[in-house]
Amino acid sequence: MEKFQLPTLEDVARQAKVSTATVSRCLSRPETVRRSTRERVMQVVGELGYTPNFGAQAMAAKRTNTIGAVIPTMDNAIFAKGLQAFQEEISNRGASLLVASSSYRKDVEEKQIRSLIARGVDALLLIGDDRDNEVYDYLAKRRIPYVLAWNHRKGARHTFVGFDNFRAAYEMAERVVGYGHRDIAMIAGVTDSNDRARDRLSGVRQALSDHGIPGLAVTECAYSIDAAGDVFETIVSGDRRPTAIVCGNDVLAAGAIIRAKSMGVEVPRDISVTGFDDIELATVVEPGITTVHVPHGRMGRSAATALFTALENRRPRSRRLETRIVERQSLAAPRQ
Amino acid sequence: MEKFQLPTLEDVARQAKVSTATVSRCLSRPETVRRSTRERVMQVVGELGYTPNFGAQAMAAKRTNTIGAVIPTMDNAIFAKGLQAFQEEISNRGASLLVASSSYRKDVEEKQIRSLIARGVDALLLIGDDRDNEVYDYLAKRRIPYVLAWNHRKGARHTFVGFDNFRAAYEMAERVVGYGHRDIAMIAGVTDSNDRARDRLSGVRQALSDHGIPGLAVTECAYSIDAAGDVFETIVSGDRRPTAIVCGNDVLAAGAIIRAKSMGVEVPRDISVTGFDDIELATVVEPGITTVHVPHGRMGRSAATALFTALENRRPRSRRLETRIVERQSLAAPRQ
DNA sequence: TTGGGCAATGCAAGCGCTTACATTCCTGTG
DNA sequence: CACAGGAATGTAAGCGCTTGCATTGCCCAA
Repeated sequence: MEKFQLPTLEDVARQAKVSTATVSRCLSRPETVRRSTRERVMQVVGELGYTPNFGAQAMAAKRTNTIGAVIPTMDNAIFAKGLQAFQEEISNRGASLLVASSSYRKDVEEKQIRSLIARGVDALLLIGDDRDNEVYDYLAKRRIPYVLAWNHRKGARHTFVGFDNFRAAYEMAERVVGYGHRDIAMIAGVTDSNDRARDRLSGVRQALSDHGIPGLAVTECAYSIDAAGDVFETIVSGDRRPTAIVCGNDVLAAGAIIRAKSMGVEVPRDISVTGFDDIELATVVEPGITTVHVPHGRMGRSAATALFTALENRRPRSRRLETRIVERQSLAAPRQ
Repeated sequence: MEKFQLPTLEDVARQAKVSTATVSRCLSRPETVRRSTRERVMQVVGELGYTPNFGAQAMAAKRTNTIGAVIPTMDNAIFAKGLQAFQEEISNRGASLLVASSSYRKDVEEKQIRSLIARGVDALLLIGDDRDNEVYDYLAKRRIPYVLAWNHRKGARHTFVGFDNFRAAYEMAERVVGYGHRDIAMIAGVTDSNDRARDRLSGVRQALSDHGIPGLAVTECAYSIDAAGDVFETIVSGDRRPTAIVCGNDVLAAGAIIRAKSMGVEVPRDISVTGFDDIELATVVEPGITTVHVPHGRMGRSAATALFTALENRRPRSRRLETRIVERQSLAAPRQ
């Protein structure tokens, strides 16, 4: 490949007959440069098509204007919407987003975190709080601000921007009980390395126990329609069929509902099903899924805001977003 | 914030009693260093918890191991799946992914491309080929390799890794005609700045025209279930109701189907509907959507491969992936 | 033993930018 | 008209790494 040179700060400086310092200031703190000088410089910048060299800028300024995010997977509407909003906010503020995914695996997540940091991200968005302490220590040692999203825990050492999975699940379970259900099963997400799944599970457990309903049958299940369908089939074919199934999220609920249909089981007449997240899927299956609405967009934007607060060396505050139950048709009173 | 220093190459070098050059080589081309030396160095690297400084490395090596992607939106399963696969492949090869989204707007996309390049990405993934020539000139001038995905055009100057939207849409339209439909309408995506939407539209047009069916009524529509529902309602309420509606993608088709249900119009008995993309949504609505299956995962991985080929200074080849029609229940013969 | 030749290592010059500090230029005031 | 003092600009020292080239070390053949 033949040689070619991009213009440098020095080229601009020379042509505008100022020092490199002045050019640099024109670009980063224009108000410190006299108007006439600034205009001359910017003119040359335009003519030459000058763009700062990223590496040099990063090295000299010790900052990359890049924010990292490690999410379980992009291929799931739960994260897509929030991440999209997060990205827009980041981008509006002149920074960029470096994303990595962990496939819900703790070891992979840790590797990705280290890799993003090695790549010079100024701050990190992480999902939930279930990771080894060394990871947090590492972040602290490197002075990397971070925000934990998609969950919220009171009085914790971390900055959360999310919602209370436990409480939301508790309320949903209470709602199910309120409809008169006593035989309730749960299809939960895989709880290993997943505090959100775990909190939703405990929320349901707690609610039932508070209402004097013993022995919740729980099956953990990967977030896939088919897998959830299989679990549903097993549950329904068992000797004691529950009258309601609380699902860890909408994907699981959709899987249950779709399988029910193909088995000739009618939802909610024969069995009720509830979801969590309120993604598009919940509105699209028939019957519509009664689920917990989560303000994903607001969460993403808010997480970005918190991160920028941290980058300004101000302590960001945790923020708990409200969820609410959206009733559609998949939950009804049990048949007598 | 108190001062703190991360260990540098020099710290490692000093402690391992070698030069910085040797440490650098241990890290990047270990085979050029004698085993005993290398082990001693790596030992110190471990003890100190040394990580290369990204900015310095980028500046000195003129390469960031970072790949950029500008997609219309993350919040759409069409891109999510492909991007997830792309990211995994990138990550496996030791690079990172910088993503930005354009909201289907040409001007925003251009800004994002420039911003990613300013951020030092080594290569770019872009969707489709509909952009101003200056953008390609800019990429050429900066010597940034790029791959265009989600579409494929024969003999073009660009590297495509995608599928032939025109042909796939053509085949789908032919299939619809094959079922006996003559009154066909189309709900297309917004074609402005979107070559995929445009190609799908022309594919359908061409097929109908080749089969002697004149006058396709087309309505463009944003990719949203509700918007598509509204369009569907308008079409169906018109004085000449078509017997089939070909949709630009599955989201549009789902919107049509859902609205049909609420209007008491039965699909496919009263009207047939087809989709495009074969996202999860297509399997979840009732009736299931007859659609064009696109190998999103393979496309994402393949795009990554092509990009790495380009980065090794070898000319990457365009690649056309096969699509196929998946028949579900939303397409059937028209009633007599 | 000697020297050739390759492998291993060291030296040091950048890479392009930011910024603390020094210097120069203005402006308004006495 | 001189000068204080702030505003504008310049000077130059890094930032931490890679890599071309120079040097040293080592092994083996003669």
